[in-house]
This record gives sequence, C-alpha cells and structure tokens, in this order.
Amino acid sequence: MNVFRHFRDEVAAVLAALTETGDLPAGADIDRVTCEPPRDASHGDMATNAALALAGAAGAKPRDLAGKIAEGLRRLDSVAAVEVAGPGFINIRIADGFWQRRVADILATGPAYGDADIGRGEAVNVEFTSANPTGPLHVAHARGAVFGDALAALLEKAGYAVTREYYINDWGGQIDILAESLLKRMRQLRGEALPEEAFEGLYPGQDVIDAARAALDLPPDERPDPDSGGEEDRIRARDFAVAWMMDRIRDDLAALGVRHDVFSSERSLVEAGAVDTVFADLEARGLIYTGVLDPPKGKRPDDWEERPQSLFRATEFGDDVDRPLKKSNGDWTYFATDIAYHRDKWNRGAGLLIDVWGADHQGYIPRMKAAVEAIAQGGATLDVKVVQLVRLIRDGAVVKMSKRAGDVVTVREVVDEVGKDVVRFVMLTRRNDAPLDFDFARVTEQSKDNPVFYVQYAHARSHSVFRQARDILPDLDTGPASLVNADFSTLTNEGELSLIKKLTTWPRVIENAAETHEPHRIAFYLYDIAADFHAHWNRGRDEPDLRFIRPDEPSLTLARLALVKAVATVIASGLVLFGVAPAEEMR
RNA sequence: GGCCCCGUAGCUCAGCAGGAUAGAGCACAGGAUUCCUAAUCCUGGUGUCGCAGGUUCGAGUCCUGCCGGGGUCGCCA
Repeated sequence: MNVFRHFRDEVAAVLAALTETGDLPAGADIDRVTCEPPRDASHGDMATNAALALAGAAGAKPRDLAGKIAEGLRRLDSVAAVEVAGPGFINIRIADGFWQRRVADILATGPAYGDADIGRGEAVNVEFTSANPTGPLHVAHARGAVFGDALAALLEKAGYAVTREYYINDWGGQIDILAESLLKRMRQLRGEALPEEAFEGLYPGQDVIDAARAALDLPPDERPDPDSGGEEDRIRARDFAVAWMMDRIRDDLAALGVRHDVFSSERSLVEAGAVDTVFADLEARGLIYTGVLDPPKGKRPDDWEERPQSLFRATEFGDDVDRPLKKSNGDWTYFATDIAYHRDKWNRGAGLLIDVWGADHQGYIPRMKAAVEAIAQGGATLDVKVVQLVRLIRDGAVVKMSKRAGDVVTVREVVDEVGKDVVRFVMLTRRNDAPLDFDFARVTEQSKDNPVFYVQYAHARSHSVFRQARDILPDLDTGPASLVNADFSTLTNEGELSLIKKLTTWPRVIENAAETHEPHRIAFYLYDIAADFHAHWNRGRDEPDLRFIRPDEPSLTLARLALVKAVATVIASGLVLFGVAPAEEMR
C-alpha cells in the first residue's frame, strides 16, 4: 500500500461528499490536490493542500473550506487528529493502529513491497554503456553502466517493460583505424621491425596487441593476412577486433554485474539499409535539404571550407542549427546512423527511449531529441541522462588519467580492488549530472562515515538481531508466518513508529525516483533508513526496555522482530535494485 | 559568439516534479561511554539558496536577463 495514495483517495472521497452538499462546484479539478508528508514532522503525518487548491473554484476562503474538509477527515478510523494550519493546509495525524498494521503489510508483501504500476507495462528502452569497441571499459564507462542498469531495474519495479540495450559503434572511421592497428600489430608480433612512429594515429593500447596475438592464433582460413592489403583481410581484421573487444567488454560488464538484453550493431543497421530508409523518409517529408552551414561562431576552424551538404531540419524541432547527415567523403555522419538507430528502437515498440550518455555528449542532445520528434511524430519520448565524470582519489590525490596507453584505470582493476558492490553503490550516491569523487580509502572504510558500509551494516545488523534472538529465545518461532501474526499494537514507542513511517514511504520513493529517472534517490533513502535503524538500536543502550529482544516478553519481542524484518526487507530490496548483494554479516 | 549542465552551511552534497521556520554527513564545540545487541553515542550553532527582475495565495524549485565554473560547437563516435 502506498499510504500517500491511500490518504489522497480519502481526501478525494471527502471532496466528493462536499460536492454533493454543494460546498464544492461539480467538476472541480482536483488534479492539483496532493497528499504529502509535511517537511516538519511536528505538523503531523500527512498534509493536504486541497483547500488551497480548490478555494478559488469554490469561491470560499481557503481556511473555511479547509475546516469543512477537516471535518470529513476526522470521521475516518485511521485518522487520529486533523487541524487546519497556516494559509489553509490540513494536517492529518494518523492513528497508531494504522501504522502498526503496515508492518504486517510489508512482511506479507516481501521483496515486492514498493512495486509500483506507474509504468502500466509500457515498453521502455534504456540504452547505456555503449562504449566503443576499441578498448576495455574504463572507470568513466562504469558510472554510465551502473547508472543505466540501476535505472532499468528501478523502472521495472515501477511497472515498465524494460529493454536494456547496448549500441555497438562498430562502423565508421574509428573501426577502420582499429582494424589497421590490429594488422600492423600482427606484423610486429611476427617479428617485423616497426618503429613506434609507425603506430602514430593508431590505437596504442596493450589490448590491441593482445588482440593481435589472438588473431595470429586463428586457423589459417579465418586469419586476416596483414600483408595482403586486400579488402577481405581488412574486413576479417575489423570483425575479429570488434568481436574480441566486445568479448572483453562483456566480461567487464559481467564483473560489474551489469547485463544488457540487446546488443545492437551500428554496422548491421547501415548494411541493412536502415539509414537509407530513414533518409528517404525524412527527405520525402521535406525535412532534408542541401545547404551550406555557417562556421561555428567564435571558433572558426582553420581548415573551414564552405560546401553544400545534406542537412536535417533540426531547427524545426527546437535545435539551433540544421545538422549534417553526410560527411564530405559521402559516408553517413554519426548523427545519420543514430537517427536510424533510434527509429529502430522505436519500431521495436518502445514509446519511451532513455539514452545514458557521457557529459561530453551534452551538446548532442537537442539534435537527437529533434530527430526522435521527427521520426516518431510525437509517438516517442527521448530522455537523455548525462553522467558526469568520475575522479578517482587515492591517498588524498586525484589519480591522473590520460588517453595514453596504460594510463587509464579500467573497470576491471577497480572492481578487483574494492568489489562490485562498493563500485555500484558509490556510483549511485550522487546525482548523475553531478561530478563524483571515488575515494579508494573512504569507500572501503569500515565506519559510519562510509555510506556503503553504513547501509550494508544496517542490513547485517538486522540479521544479527535474529541470530541473537534464536540464541536467547530458542523457543520463539521467528519464521515468516509467525512474524506476520505478531501483536503489532505493542509497537508504541516513538522510535518504532517513526521507523514504520519511514518504511511506508518506500513505495513513494520508488515512484518518484522512477518518474524522474533518478536512481540516486534510492541511495539517499537507504542511507536515511539505515540511520534511523541504527539510531533506534542505539536507544537500547541507554534504555534496555527499548531493545528488540526482551527475554521475558516473547510477544513484544516478536512484534519488534517483525519490525526489524521489515527494515531488512526494504533495505534489501533497495540494494537488490542497485545490484548490490545485501550482506548478512560484516567481516 | 551559440547551446547544454552546474552554483544551497567552512567542506561534500540532498531538497521528495511550487508548499509552512531550507536539510544530512563531514568538520568544529561540549558532554557521555564499569552497563550493552556488532564497527561508539547524545547535544549544539551556522545560510543575502550566485545576482536582479518576473509569474502567484506561496519560488531553492518555474520564466527572463546577468555573473561565475565546466562541457560542447560540419567532415570524431
């Protein structure tokens, strides 16, 4: 149960009754009526703006209308007190019994607690990672990978039908260079004396050398011949290199616990004529013309030459300038193939397209949105999530990385050092569009200053309580069926009740995070719950009466264990959403 | 020069799709910790929400302009 929806429905019912009595005009728009937790807990458990939102339509003063609504709400069993405050807010205090019953709710629902249906089964395509197959994944990719994976999981929990997709940029100049790099390294490995200058402009990484070594081991009928200079051998080299790199990338993704349902190849799209098709379509609709672009202002390239080219009328869909679709050599631009790709995703049924991009692609967003608008004609929405840079901090200093060979930190290295759970959680503790510092010392520290540890520890601690309970009260049945039937009316302590209240916001957190496409909200919520749980645990130090386990009061203990179980359930389901294994013990 | 993102406490950051007196952690200060369930705990202050207008019952949140930081700007992907 989403308690906020529940009480909004209750408010709506009261409003309907007031419409009957003529206090509200028929057909008043109640869309703006909300039911939310007040910022200040002293105002109560729930606040509604109904009177403020409807006073105008009712022709009444907000506070007068609020009084009438409050009267209706007071009749509800679940409501303990209602008061009108400020300009016309209605503060609702909910009966303890209502909160206590929520514990049973959570336990009965289990890991599915918090599942929402705002997606209504709508198909969503989340495209993320999509690193070029020219080298291994490095840390910059990890953030996008983890973010996309968590967003996808979040949308699934919120009721969307999600496809996780990786776009392989296996076509274009970069890939030709990769093929050339491979062939030349093969020659070098075979003993040919090639100076380092011979690799100028090629991919310098060790991984290309490894790939070249693997290529030399291929059976003769599959092995590209580095000396022939022929087209067939270049294609072999290219296809082998891409496949080899993608295998490594898949391994890296697996190490991170990230999975994709679909790997789409740019080359396949081009070779299947998808770009020609979309070009013809747009051209037929008058959205493509041949024109000359002005050079970028303030930064005129030296080699700028004006020339006519095929342009997409992006300006008709909100972009600043029209965008080229063909390079001077006649090849498609990246933008052209990307239009075809987005149309392909849309054609496969996704009405909502989400792309996760690195910060350096921000300027590309308006044109892609324009393109999606043009091809789907309102039938699809594109949301681009930009992930900002990650800075690695070691020994208090930023780890310098350059594109030079061997000077990038790979995903694999970081995962091997701190574990995938730490990497994943930390990557999600910041808004995606804010830069993130990843401090090796801090993220592995076993103290409350480390959010990863703090949240994991809360979960582990809840299991520890159960282990203790079995020791101290071996006769107490702490199985699921027993817990769900505990006498929850004994949970009257303020700390217990506020913990329950926090737990009941979980469905709302899911909905909000899913609607805004912001998984980091889950991380902050989990931290919050962990803090409340630790705080309540600590109260038991000074006041033994508040401890979860009361050896002489098995019934009370059972109810409290049920609450602990509910906390564990919610934390675990949040961690699982993040792809982080909930720890049952800290070592 | 155009466009995009960011600007909230000394620091790092939240701020729940416009709500009431703007929050958390760190740092800082004071106190507790023979007891106990596991990695200490409690208490406390701090803000021209970059600046200036606008929209409205109400703006950190939406709009416009400006300032500052970052990114990006045909033939890279």
